[in-house]
Amino acid sequence: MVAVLVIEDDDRIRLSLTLALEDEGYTVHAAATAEEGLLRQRREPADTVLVDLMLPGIDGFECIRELRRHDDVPIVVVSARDDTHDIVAALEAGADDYVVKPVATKELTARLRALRRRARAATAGPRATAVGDLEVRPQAGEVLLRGQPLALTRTEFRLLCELAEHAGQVLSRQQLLERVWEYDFGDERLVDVHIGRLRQKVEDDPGTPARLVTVRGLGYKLQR
Amino acid sequence: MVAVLVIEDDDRIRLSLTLALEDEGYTVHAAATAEEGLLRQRREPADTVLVDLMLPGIDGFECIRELRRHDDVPIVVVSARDDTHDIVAALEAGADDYVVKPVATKELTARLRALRRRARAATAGPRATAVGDLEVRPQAGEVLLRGQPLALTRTEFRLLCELAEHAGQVLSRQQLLERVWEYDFGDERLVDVHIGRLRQKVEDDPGTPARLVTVRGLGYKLQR
DNA sequence: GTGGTTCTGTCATACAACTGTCATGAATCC
DNA sequence: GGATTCATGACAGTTGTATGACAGAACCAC
Repeated sequence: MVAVLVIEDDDRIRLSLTLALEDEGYTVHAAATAEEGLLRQRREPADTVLVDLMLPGIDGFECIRELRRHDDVPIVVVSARDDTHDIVAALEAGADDYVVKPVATKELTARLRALRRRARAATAGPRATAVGDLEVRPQAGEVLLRGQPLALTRTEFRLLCELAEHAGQVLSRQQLLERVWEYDFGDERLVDVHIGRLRQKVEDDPGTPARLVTVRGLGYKLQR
Repeated sequence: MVAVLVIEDDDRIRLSLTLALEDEGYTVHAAATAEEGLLRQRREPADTVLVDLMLPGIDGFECIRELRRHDDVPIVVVSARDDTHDIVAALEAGADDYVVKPVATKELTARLRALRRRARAATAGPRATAVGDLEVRPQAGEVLLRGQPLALTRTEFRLLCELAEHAGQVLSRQQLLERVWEYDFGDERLVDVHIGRLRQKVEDDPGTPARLVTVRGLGYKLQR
């Protein structure tokens, strides 16, 4: 089920967009203001956002920037203004597409599909990942090994989440430093140490790692 | 350096697009027909493709489908026709965006940037290549031979990735030195040595190489 | 606050693996 | 047959990784 958040202050347009999208099989979250939309998106994230530019209070541009601070969700601007300046500004703010009202429902949904097709590979959100008998649940803040919860420290947990999110892919020490520690620089040995500690808890035989494997010269990966 | 392939049969429009994009710092590959564009893209892939719909011979829709058979490159349709039916058909065929001529250069480049921003997150690096029963997975940092992982050193791995990325093409020792070692000069024999080591691991009979073949006087290639 | 506990980052060390150079011999070309 | 071009084994220096110890920081309960 695909959910779309529609942020549009004009009641009639919001309703007609909602009906049209529901007709096409989408679940629609509707919001009349940016504030409402942002709140809604935080509580119950939709897969795509449609946003008008002229909104009371926080305007569309600001709304897009605010969404983009934490969210990589596809954003389509639906605006009455057909002006290069607005289009460029909206795209620069972080929108993915810009269509001019009135827009044919068929075109809109085709654009949504194209965008989702492109975005899908990237939407590696913090979902639960299971790798063998190791289960990582980022939202729950817990890791289960053969169903038993593991006592991990915060750093170990974040490190494991990062590796789990990209299970099967090598992550360099540099990438891990940036994503887990938010260091732009720093001693890469630090990563080794924490991997070592993680192995003590995660591996059956920490001496010969089977899950948290080293790829010499490249980094570490969580074996699928 | 970002390269854009422009496929457009109208000389004037093609020229003006080319100039406008070059002004913005893009490298432009221009083609007047779909056939020419497809060939060009296969030989020298651009990062984004702009394509017209009405082309002599293979039309734009078919061109998009053909591109999509092997390539995940972002595609933007630039067409004179502002018709829902065409827009939907082009997006369904695999295009990522559709703009109507005449389009402001600023808008076009803003759309290109937005699309590349989105596409980059997804591709995040080179894709896996399979050549016969040898599978090279750059992101996983691993190489499988008949499904079994091979223990390669970093240099061997990078060398094989480079050869796999251009499977079937001869790469000179000089090219390999530049791309794998990032040397501008250096002893070309070094490449020989590492090819030799790689053969020990990759070839069934290292004495008579079947995959990593020498092209005397030119270099090496990975046999398709 | 205080005292105890846990966590974090730095360092030193030991070990294993990799790299580049060279010398030698084989294959190929003309 | 002589000259290139390539293959391969050995070797020493370099680099990459694992790990234990330790001191300061953060956290907790009281």
